[in-house]
Amino acid sequence: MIARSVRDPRVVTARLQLMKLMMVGMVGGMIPLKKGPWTSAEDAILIDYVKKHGEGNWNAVQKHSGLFRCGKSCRLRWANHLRPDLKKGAFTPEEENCIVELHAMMGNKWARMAAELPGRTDNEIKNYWNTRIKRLQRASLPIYPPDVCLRLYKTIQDGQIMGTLQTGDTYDPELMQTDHFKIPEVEFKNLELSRGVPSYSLGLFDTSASSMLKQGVGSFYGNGLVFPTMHPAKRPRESQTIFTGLDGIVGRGLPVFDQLTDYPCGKIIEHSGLSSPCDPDLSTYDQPSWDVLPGSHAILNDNSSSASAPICVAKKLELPSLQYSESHQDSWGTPASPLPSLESVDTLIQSPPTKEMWSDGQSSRSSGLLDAVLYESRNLKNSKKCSGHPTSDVSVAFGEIHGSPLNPSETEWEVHADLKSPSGHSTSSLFSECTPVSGSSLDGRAYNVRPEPVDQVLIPYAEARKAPNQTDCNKPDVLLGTAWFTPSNNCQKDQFFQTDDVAADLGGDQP
DNA sequence: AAGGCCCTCAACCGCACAGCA
DNA sequence: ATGCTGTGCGGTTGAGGGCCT
Repeated sequence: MIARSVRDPRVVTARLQLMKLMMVGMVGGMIPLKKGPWTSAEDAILIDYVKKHGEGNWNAVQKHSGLFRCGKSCRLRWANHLRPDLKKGAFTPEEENCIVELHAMMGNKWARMAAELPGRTDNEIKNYWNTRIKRLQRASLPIYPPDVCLRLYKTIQDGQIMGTLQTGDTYDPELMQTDHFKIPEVEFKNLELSRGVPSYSLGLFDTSASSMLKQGVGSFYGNGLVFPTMHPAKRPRESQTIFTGLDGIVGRGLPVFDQLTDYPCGKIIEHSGLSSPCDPDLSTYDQPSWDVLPGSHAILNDNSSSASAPICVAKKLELPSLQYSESHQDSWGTPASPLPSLESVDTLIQSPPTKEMWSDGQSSRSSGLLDAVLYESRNLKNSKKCSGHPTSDVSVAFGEIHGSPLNPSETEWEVHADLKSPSGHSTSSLFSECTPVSGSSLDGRAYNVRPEPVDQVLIPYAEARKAPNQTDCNKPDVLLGTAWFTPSNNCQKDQFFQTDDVAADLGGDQP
């Protein structure tokens, strides 16, 4: 093997070329490291080296192989292109679904996402995601399909994610409580880690959730941003704890759910007596006259490059490359319509921005939907605890769900307002508005609310997705739901909310 | 046909962490 | 405890190709 590789003409030629380079470079006493695209000869050398010495110790590659590349470059080349187990070619729809969901839960944890997608590299995923973001942003569409929002929230309600926060995370409660931002620490103690959390989530959610909590959730919520992020250049590593100003912004809304109202096809209802869900006090801001759908505070297709400069995103709904049709729109607005593909879901959701979205230089790319949902869940509990009564902010936020096409058959959804909040929406009532108790599911199937089994099987994410005959993984609402994590269960069952659980979690308005 | 624009993707850069001396 | 080295991660950049005008 080794002898053959040494005789490989490509390797020999490359080494000769490198020796020439060395001779030239050594004139000045320094051998400049090569940059730029790799040649096939260099690849051959690197492959040869790895075959002999294995992966790792990349800085030694230069010494031992004569390759004039820095160790990092070698590692990257190997990991992203030369590794034998790499899967080439475009992402499959399933993989794309995976990425969306993973990003919703992890944020920009490309390496972790790559770990869940065998044969794919973090770079690949990152590029894919950024491309996707761009495309959606052009179309003024939100990043995550509404299914993701709701499924994640449900997952949290089930304790599948929140429980991880108490294990191994690095957030510092003291730091967490700075800047008027108080995070209750007791909420997660009763949650079970074994309730169907996918293998990856156990190790991932903690970081995602905590990083969310560390990375400017306040600005996220306060300014209508959907995802807590920081300016890319300023963003700390995970271990760092940074809060942007949170004054007066916590609990103003849950843009994740705001998104649910923002389908061009959806029935946008009046926020009876409500102002902006993200900003109950409109006088606080100099609200621009966005030419958007009423009540639109969708998940922002943010762009890190635009973080520092407010951008007036297209006021018209520009169709992305993957354009949607009327029928697709109907699929969101009409329960009986088949669920759209994830791709079409992406293009279906409009996300007109608000001025505040960019005002603090945050990027929605940087953290996952889960972060937002987790935060909101905690925040809701906290606000309930601290104030002794539900805050109008929360109510307003969830009130946005009211008219969501996710709740296409509005008449079938329980809508009831209580008097516990100025807006007439308690947290529980608001969630019951988006939580079917009985009636039609999103895809028109009948459903019942049932308790979920606790003894769900933990399986690797990738395997879970492959599980045949148990989960229709091509259905976004299934893919993005709890059923996705627990293919041993009936997906139909798992995609349902447990109204009581949700309501209870949101503040215990239920008797 | 030519130029400009946009998109994709490979690669680089800076930072942070872990392990070790 | 401190500094160094290796490695990994995430953000950004730039080359190349395709599309449009």
